Amino acid sequence: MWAFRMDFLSQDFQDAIDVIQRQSDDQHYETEFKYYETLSSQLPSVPAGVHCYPLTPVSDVTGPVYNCTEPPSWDHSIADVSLAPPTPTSIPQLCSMFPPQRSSKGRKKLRLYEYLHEALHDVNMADSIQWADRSTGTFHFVSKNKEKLAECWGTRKGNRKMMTYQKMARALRNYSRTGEIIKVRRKLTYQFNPVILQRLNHTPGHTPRETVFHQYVPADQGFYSTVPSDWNNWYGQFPCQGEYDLTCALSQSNGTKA
DNA sequence: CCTCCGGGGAGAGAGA
DNA sequence: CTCTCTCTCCCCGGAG
Repeated sequence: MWAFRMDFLSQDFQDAIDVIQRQSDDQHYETEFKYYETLSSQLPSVPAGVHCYPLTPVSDVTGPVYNCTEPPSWDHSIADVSLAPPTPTSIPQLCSMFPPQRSSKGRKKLRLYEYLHEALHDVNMADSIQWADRSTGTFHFVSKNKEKLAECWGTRKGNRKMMTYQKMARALRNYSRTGEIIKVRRKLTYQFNPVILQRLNHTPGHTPRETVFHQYVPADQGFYSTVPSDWNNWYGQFPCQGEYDLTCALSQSNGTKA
């Protein structure tokens, strides 16, 4: 099934990309192109209807528009970079606010990045995780209390063993592969995919897999930094170098599992 | 040497 | 049952 879809998408994306690349001097288009390019190379499972998701300029992301019908109740009034002294709250207390997730039909499992996004809006977690730059979706863990956040995550998931930052960070590194969150070359700092961030801001708890296309750039640049001018260099960031294509993506996502 | 942090292989568990 | 996805566990290496 994937092979068929991959062939189909591969050609379509390549054609579209060629056209866009030739016609566009505009940086907006260039950025959008990169999203599609990355989408085609990293997310073979993206359905053909993906073009229905235009890339909204990042500058449009002015802040969360929450429509949260369930806990947690975020404090929307907190500053973007919450450096206020945290309210002392015990881990059991915190975790009791978010009962262990139960898997049930029609209810998607909580993803780690969703949890982190929640935590970033939770005043009780301000001593564990904070926005570094909310406008760019960059956040960082507080070294001293990052374990608290990890423990709470583990409790929320209902893990038997205690979650640690190390293990949580491993999960975060997996996101680098899919582009949902990338590691910023700064201590304990990560960055949300702008698309993911926008989705989280508008529909907390629901992020369709197919919307996850991103501009993968070196970790020290992040999603929003200057767009590389040299396409070959940009391509070169991928593990398969200049030959990173759909076949490569397939082999990366499937090859290791055979 | 020690701690902290980041990286990755392998496998578990849940869901389709 | 099989397969995929998303972690989870564990180990290793580099930096300071």
